Amino acid sequence: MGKGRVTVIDIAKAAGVSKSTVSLVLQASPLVNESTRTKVNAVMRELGYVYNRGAANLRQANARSKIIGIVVNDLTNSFFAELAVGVDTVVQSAGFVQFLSNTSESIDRQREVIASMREHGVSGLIISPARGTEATDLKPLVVAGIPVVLVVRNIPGAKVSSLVSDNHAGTFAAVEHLAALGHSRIAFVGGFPDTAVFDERLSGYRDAMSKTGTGFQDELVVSSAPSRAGGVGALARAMAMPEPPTAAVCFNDAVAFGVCDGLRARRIEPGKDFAVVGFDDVIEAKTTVPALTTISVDPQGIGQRAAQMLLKQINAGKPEAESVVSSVRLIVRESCGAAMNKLGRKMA
Amino acid sequence: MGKGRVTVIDIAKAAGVSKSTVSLVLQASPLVNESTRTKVNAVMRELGYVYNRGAANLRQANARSKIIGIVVNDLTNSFFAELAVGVDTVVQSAGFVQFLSNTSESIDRQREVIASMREHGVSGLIISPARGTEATDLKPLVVAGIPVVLVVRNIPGAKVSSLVSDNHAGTFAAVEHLAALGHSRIAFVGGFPDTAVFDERLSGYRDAMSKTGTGFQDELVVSSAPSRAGGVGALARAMAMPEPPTAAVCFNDAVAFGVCDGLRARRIEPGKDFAVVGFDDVIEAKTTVPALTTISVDPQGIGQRAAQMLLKQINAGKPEAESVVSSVRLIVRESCGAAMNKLGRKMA
DNA sequence: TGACAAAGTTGGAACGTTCCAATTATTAAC
DNA sequence: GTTAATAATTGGAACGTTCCAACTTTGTCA
Repeated sequence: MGKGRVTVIDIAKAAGVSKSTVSLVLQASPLVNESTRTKVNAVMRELGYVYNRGAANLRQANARSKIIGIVVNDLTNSFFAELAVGVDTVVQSAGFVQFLSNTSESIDRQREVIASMREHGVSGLIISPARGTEATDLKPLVVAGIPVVLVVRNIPGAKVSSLVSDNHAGTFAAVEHLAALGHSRIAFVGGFPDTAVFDERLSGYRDAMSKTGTGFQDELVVSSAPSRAGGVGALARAMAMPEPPTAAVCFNDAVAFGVCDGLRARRIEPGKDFAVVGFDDVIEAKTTVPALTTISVDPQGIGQRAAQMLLKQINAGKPEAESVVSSVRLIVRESCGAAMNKLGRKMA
Repeated sequence: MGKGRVTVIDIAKAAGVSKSTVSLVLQASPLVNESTRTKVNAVMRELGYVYNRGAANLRQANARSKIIGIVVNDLTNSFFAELAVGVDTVVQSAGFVQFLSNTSESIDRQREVIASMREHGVSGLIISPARGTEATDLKPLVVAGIPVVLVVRNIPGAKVSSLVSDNHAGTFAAVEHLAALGHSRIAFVGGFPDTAVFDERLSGYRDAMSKTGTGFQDELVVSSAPSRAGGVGALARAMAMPEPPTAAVCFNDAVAFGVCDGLRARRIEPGKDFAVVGFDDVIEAKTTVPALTTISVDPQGIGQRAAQMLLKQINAGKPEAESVVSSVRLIVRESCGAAMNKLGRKMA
């Protein structure tokens, strides 16, 4: 047994029909007689047949394989893991299989990964681009007519669909909320300054600071790596200021957790002596102590919507690029001190 | 332009050579003249040629595609995300590309995903099986001669390689450490009772409890979902006992974080009034406050070793199954109170 | 009975690549 | 100047599938 692989012809011989008929069975064609179908299926099970999608794809030059590629820039960030899960759910139920790769923010790695995916004939790509990705990097994909949906980070000039969250509105709402609670020295903490997401979130912060009358001050923005460790470091610099802030709007939840860690290490209780607001609403945000006030972007939901956008393009044939910004909302929990205020204890 | 895709024949025509020569160039064969090679390469770039691996695979019946599949049971758990990153690093540098899918603990989904991967001709599979996976589920893979490495959870009777961490030794060490710090009411918290991993960790706990003379008591093991939320719930039940524990060995870090959350919600300070030990050593463990004492299993390292085992099998041709249990070590940080003890403050 | 349609089935060509054996061009050796 | 060896190139067959047009069988209707 098992010298070469079992092919459609082996099945045909064993079932006493032609390979064409077997092929029709594989495609669940209504043309084939019910009794033939069951017999062929039985033989396939018996011989342990595995469909060779490569060969099939070769023949149907038009229809691409049933693979959706998803490329993320940092899988260890649970935001992306959840996004991937969201994509997976809709993609699987549409009969596709997901092909996830991680670039770790490396442009070279990203190029390799995308090339590999093209070689394997992906039907479409969902990409959260690595830092520094440019429109020209995506050019080959659009000329090849491969549908692409960018998520999280948009790339100006790339003629592909994108789905980003409303970063400006998010930080704007965060600042407004903190100002309403009585804070005026509100820092913007964390994130790498050379990314579009950073710019958008910072501008929301800046606009709100100006509007609420407290004014925007450059020294109150302290950047760092967008990670927990980065948050710890950034907080240290913020607290070293002559007049330290009493509240922080953080680049993302990871940074916010780091800020809380740093505060506690200084015997300052987040949510009581200092207000912290995150961005993303990862799962841990609601179970941690104190529960994190944050901007909800629903990573799974984003993944699902991105997948839907992509499938729509794939089915439409002609990839019509659309840009959607997904709205966002402030989830008030404990880390901003709002709960305390209700009890009459004024903070800051 | 660009009706059909660019093939090796188009390149051959444009470069004035035969398709065979182009094929040799693609495989970097030393047979082809240097000047021919550069010319062909130039034409390929110019026409935007993409290699069709499907077609290639079809011809080389022996050599499988350069895909490694990785199947995890819960991508939202950062342990698995990190494991995947570890696999990715070694797999990519060997010229393979990774194909990750998430089963969300569903056996059906797992079957679909594995079938899809076979259809796409994966060279090998790294699987962290869903709960309830049986040896027969893996049977088709081994008869087809596809190398498989099981990680995290082993499956008795499956004739495939496995790489699991030394769960028994881990919890044993944790209990010994806590006993040395003076604890005697030590609970085992979290995890689903019907998994092999749970049994192993529990038996390490049980053996150590017996050995240290405090004895094993059934009521001190309180199970739950292996998540942060599960930890919160389990702690609540533990503290409701007539004689509540003073320390907890947790099923994994996620549960341990939940336990810390629950303690703080009760105004009990983890690492001071109550000792907590986790299992896994995820990245957050060292930056959180208090830093988590835990059993280090180095998820990225496991991923890398698993990938190496798999590549070895793929290159060897004949898949020789090997079982390795990866050793594990106790990382003492703050949440167990050991640091406090050094300062003379006795806990519990 | 013959004509026609409907339901099933079928062989061969095609997809884009690699492998093989065969061919041609070039160089080396006598 | 012929032969042998080497270097470089080549056409055709094969991989496992799907599509197409053609075919057979069975049933229906005038």
